[in-house]
Amino acid sequence: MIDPKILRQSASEVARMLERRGFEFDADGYNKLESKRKSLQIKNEELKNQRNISSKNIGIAKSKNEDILSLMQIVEEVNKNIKVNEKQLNETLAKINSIELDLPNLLSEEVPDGVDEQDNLIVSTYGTPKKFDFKPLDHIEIGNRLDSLDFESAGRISGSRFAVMKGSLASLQRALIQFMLNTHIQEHEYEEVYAPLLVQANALIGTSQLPKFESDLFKIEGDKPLYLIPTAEVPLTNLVAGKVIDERALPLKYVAHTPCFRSEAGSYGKDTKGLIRQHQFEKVELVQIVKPEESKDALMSLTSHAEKILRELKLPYQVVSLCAGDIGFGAKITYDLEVWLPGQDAYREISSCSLFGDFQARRMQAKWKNSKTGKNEFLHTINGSGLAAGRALVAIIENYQDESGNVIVPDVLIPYMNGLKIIKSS
RNA sequence: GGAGAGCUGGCUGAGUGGUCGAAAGCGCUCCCCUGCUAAGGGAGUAUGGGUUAAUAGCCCAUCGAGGGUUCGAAUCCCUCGCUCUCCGCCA
Repeated sequence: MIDPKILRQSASEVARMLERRGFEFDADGYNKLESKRKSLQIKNEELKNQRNISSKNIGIAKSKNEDILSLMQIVEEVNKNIKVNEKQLNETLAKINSIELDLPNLLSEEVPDGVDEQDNLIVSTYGTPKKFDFKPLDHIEIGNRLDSLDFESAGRISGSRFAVMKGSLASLQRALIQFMLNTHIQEHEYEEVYAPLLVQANALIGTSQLPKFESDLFKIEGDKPLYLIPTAEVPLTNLVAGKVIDERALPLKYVAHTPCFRSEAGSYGKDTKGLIRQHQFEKVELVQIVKPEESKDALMSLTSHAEKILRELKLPYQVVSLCAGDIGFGAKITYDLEVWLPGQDAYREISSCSLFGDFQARRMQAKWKNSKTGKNEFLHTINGSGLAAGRALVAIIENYQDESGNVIVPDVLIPYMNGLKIIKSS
């Protein structure tokens, strides 16, 4: 959520800044609602003040055995007015709140202009795509030859966009996850977290998947509906929801491996084949909760932690700064890591690292006590994949394939594969 | 799933309809006193919102959450959540 104070003071300026995203914000409409809110609220508080005074006087009069009838009549009248006024106030507040919840975050200045992924800015590249002296296969074909990737069974069991992995590829994914977790825990000092995969709407409002993007989520119906998490960002970030964190405990750094569930309703026709876009996938997620002045550095360090995994795996990648039109709803700035996939002859997103400023913290009411000001202030949140395991598996299969359709196990994963160095096709 | 107890400020804990945002203690901050890291004295010490130049006043709201009764609710009623104890069931 954007700071309501900023919205009140300069709605049209906010509208101009959101235009960069291609988002249209009706500043005039907002201002009208806002001035309505103001007058209603002032009136409401005046009326309540009257009632409080009169009620107090009734108590005093009663204790002195004085007549209270006339006072009672006054209050009765005031109460009628409160009822009418409060209804209007609440309606206005609800409208304002729903507008504010649907407003995307303000962008950092360094976010490049642009309307879609075409305009994203390549910040840096690491490694160079390997030249194969044979035509590299895509992971679907290799998986098929290894008899380890089975989309057909998954289709029969669950429908499209699900996968069954067997044998060595299933192990390889598990090895990847273990390797990533250990690296982040031991080298990057994140705390490992095991968290719920089913969450309430409130948590999703906190991290800003709701109310706007409900169609991307899988919902479990019930008297209290639950949602399958689309990313561990949701439970990890919500760890601080409603809390005031002691300054000395900051920064908080959490890592978790979870399955992620996305209905991806809006992306029919995109990546319909293979492991790239699934309803269910494994991901290792990094979250940092920090003081505002440290948040930019935290984004850089978190991004470097995700990069470390790609480097250790010796996978070529590029770092991309998402342009204004492509950046996510709640993010101020986002760096995507795109890994080279020989099977697609293209770089594809494998991690997305974002700084949210106080956007999520404000929704979650997550604060810290600033010892300098003595005030409780909103935290800043950062998250990123470190990495998406399913896509990392694809990258390894495709980058580490040999002419015979075998997959070489990257050095750093061999210990996690019980010493296995090569996954051989039969 | 069943039965019972509870949920008050940073903490402990009082408060069962009226000037209670809330006693007292602890902790913390500042000041005074004291020649020695002790003891004592005083003042202050929740959060959000509105108004405002103001982190000055004033006002509104908040005693797990949400409703209700009442002129008036921390106190009474209802619903929900959570914690603890006992029983059942279960990985």
